[in-house]
Amino acid sequence: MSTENRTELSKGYEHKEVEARWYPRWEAAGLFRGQAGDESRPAFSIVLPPPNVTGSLHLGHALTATIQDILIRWKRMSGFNTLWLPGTDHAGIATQMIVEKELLRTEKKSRHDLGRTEFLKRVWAWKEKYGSRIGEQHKALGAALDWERERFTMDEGLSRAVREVFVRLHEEGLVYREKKLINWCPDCRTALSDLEVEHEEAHAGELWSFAYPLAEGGGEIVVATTRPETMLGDTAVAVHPDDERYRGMVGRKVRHPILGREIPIVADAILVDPKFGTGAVKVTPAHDFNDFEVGKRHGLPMVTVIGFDARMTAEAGPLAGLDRAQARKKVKELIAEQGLDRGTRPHVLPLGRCQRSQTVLEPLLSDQWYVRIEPLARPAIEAVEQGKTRFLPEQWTNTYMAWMRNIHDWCISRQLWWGHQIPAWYCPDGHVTVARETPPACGTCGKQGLRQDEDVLDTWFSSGLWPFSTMGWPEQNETLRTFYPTSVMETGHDIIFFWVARMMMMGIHFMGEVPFRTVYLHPMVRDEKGQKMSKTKGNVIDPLDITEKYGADALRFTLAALTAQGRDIKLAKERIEGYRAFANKLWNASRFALMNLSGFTAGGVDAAQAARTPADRWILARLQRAVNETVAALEGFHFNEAANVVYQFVWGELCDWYIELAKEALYGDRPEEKRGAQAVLTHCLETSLRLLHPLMPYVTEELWQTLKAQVGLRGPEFLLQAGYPQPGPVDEAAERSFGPVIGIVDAIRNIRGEMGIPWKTLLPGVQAGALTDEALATVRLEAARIERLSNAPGVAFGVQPTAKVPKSAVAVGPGFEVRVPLAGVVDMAAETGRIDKELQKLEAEAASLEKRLGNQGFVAKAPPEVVEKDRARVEELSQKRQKLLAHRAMLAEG
RNA sequence: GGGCGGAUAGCUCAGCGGUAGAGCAUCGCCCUUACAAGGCGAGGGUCGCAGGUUCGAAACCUGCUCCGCCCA
Repeated sequence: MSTENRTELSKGYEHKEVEARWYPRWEAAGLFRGQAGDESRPAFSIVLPPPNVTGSLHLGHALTATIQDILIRWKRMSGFNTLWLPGTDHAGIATQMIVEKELLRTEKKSRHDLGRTEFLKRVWAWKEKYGSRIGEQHKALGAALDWERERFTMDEGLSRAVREVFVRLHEEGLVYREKKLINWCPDCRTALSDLEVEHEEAHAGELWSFAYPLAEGGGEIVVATTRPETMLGDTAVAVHPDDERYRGMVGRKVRHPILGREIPIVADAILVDPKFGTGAVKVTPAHDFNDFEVGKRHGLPMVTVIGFDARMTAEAGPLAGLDRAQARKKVKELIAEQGLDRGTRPHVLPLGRCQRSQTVLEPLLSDQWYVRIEPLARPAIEAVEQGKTRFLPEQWTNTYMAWMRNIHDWCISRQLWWGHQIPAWYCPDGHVTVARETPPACGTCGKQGLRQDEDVLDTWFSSGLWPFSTMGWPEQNETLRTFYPTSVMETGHDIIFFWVARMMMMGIHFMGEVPFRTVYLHPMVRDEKGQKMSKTKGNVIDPLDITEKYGADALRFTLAALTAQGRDIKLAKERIEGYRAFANKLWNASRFALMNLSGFTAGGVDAAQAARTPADRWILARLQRAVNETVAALEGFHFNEAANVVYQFVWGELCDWYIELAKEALYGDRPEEKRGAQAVLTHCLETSLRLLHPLMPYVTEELWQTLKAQVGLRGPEFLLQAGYPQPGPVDEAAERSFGPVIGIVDAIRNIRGEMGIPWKTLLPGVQAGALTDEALATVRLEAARIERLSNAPGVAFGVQPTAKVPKSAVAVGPGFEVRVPLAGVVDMAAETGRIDKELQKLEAEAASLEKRLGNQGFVAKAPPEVVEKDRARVEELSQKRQKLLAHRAMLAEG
């Protein structure tokens, strides 16, 4: 390649232009495709947690995508047959609500005005319009997803899986229909599962007391409630069987003051706490979960007084038609009129709200479909106990287990239109037929005129099948054989029950094998004040705003760097700015390299063999160490560590030291050394790009391609196809012997800094010594580089600088010593002051060490190497102290 | 009521038994021809509080105080 053809890199990294360029090329080259049936390589698969199809990505999604992409790219480069499968979720309630709201806004119509068929058409249209946004956002982040396998929970194939699962579970007796008390959201007009209830801990409400008059013989019994309107549905008053106060009352009746009916006084030891309130409790079986159980125990009638619309039913007598709040007021008025009000006091109570609409939920009696969950939970518990699936961070294992062991049947029917309609049909006689396809006649009596259940299934019912339904199940195929079980499930810990637990149960039950080997639960992303991001708070950050401003690589790297296990992430823009600077640093390091590689061809060159100087060998050793540490960090899911290691190596060692050191050879006229530096620099850079690629795919690809084109690197078409750097032994001798070189340069710079000697002022006549022969040899070989980095020409190297140079600053470090003549440069008093400060620090440290060594217990019980280390340090400090004292004395002599 | 996290430099966070770390911010000095999205140097912390274990505790144990989350 001729130098004339070289294209100069721009002065800074411009992410927009680079990012726009690569993704289409990667995708067109089919880089992200998983190879079903490929037995030649181990498989590594992840299914992307499907975001809501109508939503748009928030930072939590960006974190999900980042971590998964890091894993996928790393594994792909490490020789695995990777599959990362994307898709979206139909998100029943959320989506239906959005479209309903839009319908009301634009056409002033409800979904009922349109009818089910027409309404569903609108939802599909909405999905088509906005569904692709999620994909575009993932692409912008650089996510290496296999788009050819993109799935949607309402796709024909996935719907088939849903029906199959429902029917099979029904056949096995694990799906059943029953009239029970459920959590009803009057706003969403649907039943919810226990998980969709948000418990408000301490709602400031009030406790209202009123008296039930005894039906016969006078007297009354006072009860209290936080929900006065439910008294219309009271069918008993309960007291504790051992409560002396009410001993004679059990079995008698009270008269309902509004409805007139007589209701019994029952004794119930479970419900009633005799110490709370009056010790008597009103019982409303149709509107309270505890009371429902009491009702069952005592065979009480269940009177529904509040309807699905949260208005009072006909059973509420004179209050029929009022909504909950109005009824509450009215009940209190009516009771007060009868002189039965016994007062109100403030009371803190728990409250259940709808996760979606925040509406206060109403426990209501209704027919719903359930999954009998215990038989599914047991194997899911065992799988984790047996280590078939492991949780990271480990503490989530307990959370998972606790929930699984105390699991309740899962209410799966929802009174919505958007979702998988339940494959159950009712004949005119009320028989139920559950079938995979629309049955022609009733399975029980053979009658025609079947009507399908109008309800749909909980969205999580279909999401629970995601790891295998997306791969084509119930069909058995190559994709499933190659990629199921998936390798890693990576998601936020907020959906461990909703999703992870259910995938475990469904996967084991239908595939006979856990759906994933490792569950990595990442932290929640919060704003810089630590608050959860939410639309209502208005602190939601769109990841694309960040990628637009700072670049996808900067965002990804930031998220990775902040992802320490078991912590929330507080995202501050300063951090992102810092990592954008890092991308730029990498860019400029490459730019520097390319400007200095003219005539160099990298193809077939072995950097280790080309290396000529201690600096060359040092950076190669440091590179290997960085590779080892990065791979170890990735293996352990320590993404922050991986990010920090690479950052530190690239910026702190490659850029801050090696590039500066290499200038001597690159600008010099020794062909061997020059070629060595070129080879080592190219190798370090190229390896760093591969090492960094999973974290920062765009900038690394751009630089790698440029490097490849201009210096004839051998390699595949794309960086993702190049191998990931391999761990190996580190040349520790090369690392160690280089210490004095860095130490001497640091010492001289430090003296400059502290003495206020400008960089431009040359420091001639510096003496530097190294204590061991090996170190001295290294230091001598690096003489020119030391001089360049400290701007001190003509450094005299010797084992011990013995010549008397009184007017100088001195620095003593581990294995080396430096003297910088200061005559005519600065005031000697400044140096004396500097030495005194140094002595003070040193003496403090020595004192603490000596105190410890003076402790018999320490010497006797601590590991010998620790004691030895301390002794060596004391010796070192003592030598340093003597030298500094001697130096100080010389200064005093003048 | 039960459980889980967290409290470390001004800020955001690593460290989790052997003399306190990073990035950002701060303060000096530098536009040294890869990079001012930069370079060189410096300052800054009784590691929430109180006990205990240990030769040695930011780290392990106990209790407490705040903050956040989950479950009932």
